[in-house]
Amino acid sequence: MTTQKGYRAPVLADVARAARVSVPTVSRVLNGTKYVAPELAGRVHEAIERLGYRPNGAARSMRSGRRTLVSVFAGATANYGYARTLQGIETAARKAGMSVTITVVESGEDDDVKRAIDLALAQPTAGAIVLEFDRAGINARHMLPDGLPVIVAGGGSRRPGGVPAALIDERTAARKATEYLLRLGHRTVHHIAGPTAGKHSGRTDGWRAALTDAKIPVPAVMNAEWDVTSGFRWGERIAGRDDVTAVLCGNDEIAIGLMRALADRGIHVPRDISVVGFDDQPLVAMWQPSLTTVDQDFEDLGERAFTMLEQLVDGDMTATSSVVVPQLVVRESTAPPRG
Amino acid sequence: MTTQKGYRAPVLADVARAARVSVPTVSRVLNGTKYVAPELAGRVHEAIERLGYRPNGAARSMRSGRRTLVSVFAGATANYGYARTLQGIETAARKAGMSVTITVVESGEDDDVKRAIDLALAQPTAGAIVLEFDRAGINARHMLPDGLPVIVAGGGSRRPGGVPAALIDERTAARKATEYLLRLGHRTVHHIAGPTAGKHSGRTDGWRAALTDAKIPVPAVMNAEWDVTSGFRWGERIAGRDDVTAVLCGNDEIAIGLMRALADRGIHVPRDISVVGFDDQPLVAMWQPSLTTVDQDFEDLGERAFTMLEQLVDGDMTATSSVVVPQLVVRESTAPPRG
DNA sequence: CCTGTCTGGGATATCGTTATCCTACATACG
DNA sequence: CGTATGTAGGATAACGATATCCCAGACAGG
Repeated sequence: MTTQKGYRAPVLADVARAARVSVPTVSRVLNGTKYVAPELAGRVHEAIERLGYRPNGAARSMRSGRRTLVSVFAGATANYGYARTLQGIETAARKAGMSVTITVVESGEDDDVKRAIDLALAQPTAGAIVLEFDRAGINARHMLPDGLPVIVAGGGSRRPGGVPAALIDERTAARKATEYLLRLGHRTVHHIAGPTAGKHSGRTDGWRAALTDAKIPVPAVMNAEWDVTSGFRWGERIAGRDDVTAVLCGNDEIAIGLMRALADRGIHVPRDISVVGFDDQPLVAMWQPSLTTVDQDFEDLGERAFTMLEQLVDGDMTATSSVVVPQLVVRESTAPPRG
Repeated sequence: MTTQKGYRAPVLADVARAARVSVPTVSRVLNGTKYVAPELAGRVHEAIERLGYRPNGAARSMRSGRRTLVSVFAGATANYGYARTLQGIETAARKAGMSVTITVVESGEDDDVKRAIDLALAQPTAGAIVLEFDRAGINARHMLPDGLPVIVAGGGSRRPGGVPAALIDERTAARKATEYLLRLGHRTVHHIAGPTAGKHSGRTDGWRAALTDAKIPVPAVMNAEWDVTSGFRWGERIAGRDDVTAVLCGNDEIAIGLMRALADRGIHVPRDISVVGFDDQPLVAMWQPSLTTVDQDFEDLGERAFTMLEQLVDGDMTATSSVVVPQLVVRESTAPPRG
C-alpha cells in the first residue's frame, strides 16, 4: 500500500513529461487518432505503465462529447425480472465498453421521479433505458428531458408513445397460457394480477382476450402485489370456492404462495385446481408439483434494449421496436379439471 | 417532442445570458456557496426553469474534484444475495445523492478483472465497493489502484487484508445451524458447498468448526454450484445412502434442488432427512415442507457498506469493520432423526 | 531547384464548470 | 473623515483531456 496523504493521480501531463513528448502526443497514442512513431509510442506506453496512469473520464467526456454511461431507471431492482434484465443490459454494455448506472424510482409520484432523474443525469449520460414493468417506470419515461436518447424495455406488445422499445409480448403469452388451460377442458380461467402499470397490463389483457374470444364471461380480476404473501392470501379465499378450477397468476411468487395455501387446506394441484405462473424463476421447476409457467427471457430483453440504445446514440434512428413472444413451459401444476 | 436535429443542451452561459448575470453568479445560485441577492437569484431560477438547464456532471466533477459515482464490482448480479446487496447500496447511495455503477467481473482471471476495473474507473469514481462472495470479487480487490477508497462487502467474519469491510458472519451462522441439527439428535451433519472463494468459505468453515468442537469426524464436503441443478444431483446420490440424516446446504437453491430429488425418490423431508438452506429467499418459506434456513440481511449489508465508503471518501479513516450475525429461521424441513 | 503533398508532432484553443481573485459599494468604528 | 469590515458580484484562471491549427522535414514530380 503506497497510499500517501499527498497522493495525486497522475495526469496526461505527467505521462508526457516522463516520456519526453508533448501532451497531445500521449493523447494520440491512447486514442490511435494519428500515426505516432513507434519509438515515441513505446516511451509513452512505458511511462503509462510505470506511473499507473488512468485517463480521467470526466475530462475526456467533457472535451470529446463522447459519453460512456448508460442510465437505467427501474421501479425495483431485486425482483427476478428486473435483476435479470439489468444483468442483460450490463453484459451488453460491458462488451460495448460502456458503464451502467442504475437508479430506482421509488414511486410514480412526480417528486420521486424528478429526484431520480436529476440524480442520474447529474452524471455524463449517453442515454437511458427505462424498465417499464410498473407505473414508476412509465412516469419516468414521460419526465425525461427531450434530446436524451431513450429506450423502453418492458412487457408491452407494441411500442409505447413513439419511443423505440425492446419488448416481451406478455399479452400474447398470457393469451396462449389461457387458451392452453381452456383446451385442457376448464370452463373458465381465473386470474390473479399484480399491481398494474396503469390501465393496461399485458398479462391481464391477454387473459381477457382469450376468454372473450372463446365467448366465456370474464371473471373478476383478483388484485394482488407481486409477492408470495399476496398469492397465499388469495389461496385462502379460493380454497373455499368450487367455481375455480384454473388460475393464471401474475408471476411465479403469487403462484407459489397460492399453491402453498391450497396445499395447507388439502386442495390438490393440479387435480383440484390448475395453476400457471409467469417468469419461470429457476426455483419453480423444483416445486412439488413443478410449476407450469411462462418463460420470459429477461436477459435477452436487456441485451436487445442496450443494442437499440447504442444505435440510437450513434444516430441510427432506424431502431424502432423489437418484440419477442415468450413460451409457455408446461409442467406438473396443470391438468384437465376433475370429472 | 421538441427533439430537433441541431439541439444543444443549454449550458451555464446560456442561463447567465438569459438571466442577465455573470456565469459565476449562476454557479453560486446553484451551489449556495455565497449570498446572492434575492432579485438575481430569482431571475436565475426562472431562467434555469425556462431553459430546462441541467448541470453537466463531467465538467462539474472535473473542476470541483467532487465525485458522485460509486462503483460496485461483483461476480454476478442476478443471484438473490447479489441483487439484494446491490439494492441496499443503491438505496443508501441515492439518499446521499450519489449514483451507483455496477460492473460484473466475469471471472477471477487477471484479464477479466483488469478489463472490468479499467471500464469502471473510466468514469469519475469516488470509491468502490467490492462484493466478495466469490473469487472474482476477491481478485478485483487486489487489483484496484492504490489511493481509491474501497470497502469490501461479503460473508467473512473478519476484515480481509487491511481493507475496511461490511460483513455478514456466515461462519457463526453456519456453526449455529450445524449445532442446532446436532442438538436435534443427528449423529453428524453433511454439507453441500457452493464454489468457494479460495480456501475459505465462511459457511463451510463454520460447519466444520461445529463438528470438530463436538468431536465428530468431519464428513467429506460435497461440492456443488450455486444452482438448483447442483442440489438436485446431490439429492440423487444422497438418496442411495443411509448415513445421511441432516444436510446443511450452501444456499437455498441447492437445498430446494436437493429436496425435490429426495421427494422424487420417496424420501421424506424432514422425517428421513433434515435440510437447512442459506439466504432465506422469499419463495422458500412457501415450500412443502417450508425450508429451515439462515436469514441473511443483504440489503442491510449493502447499506452498511455504502455508509462506510461514504465515511472513507470524506476522509474519516476510523471506519474499520462492521459484522452482523445472521439468524437461523427454523421451519418445517428439520426434525430429529428417525428412531 | 522549386513546388506540392504527406507525415509526424508540437502549440494552442476549447469543452462547462467552480475556485480564486479582485473591485465597488455600503456600513461601522475610532 | 479615514480606514477597517463585510457583502455582492464580475473577471479570470484552472481542472484534464481532445480538437484544431500549424510548422518542419521528407520525398516526389515537373
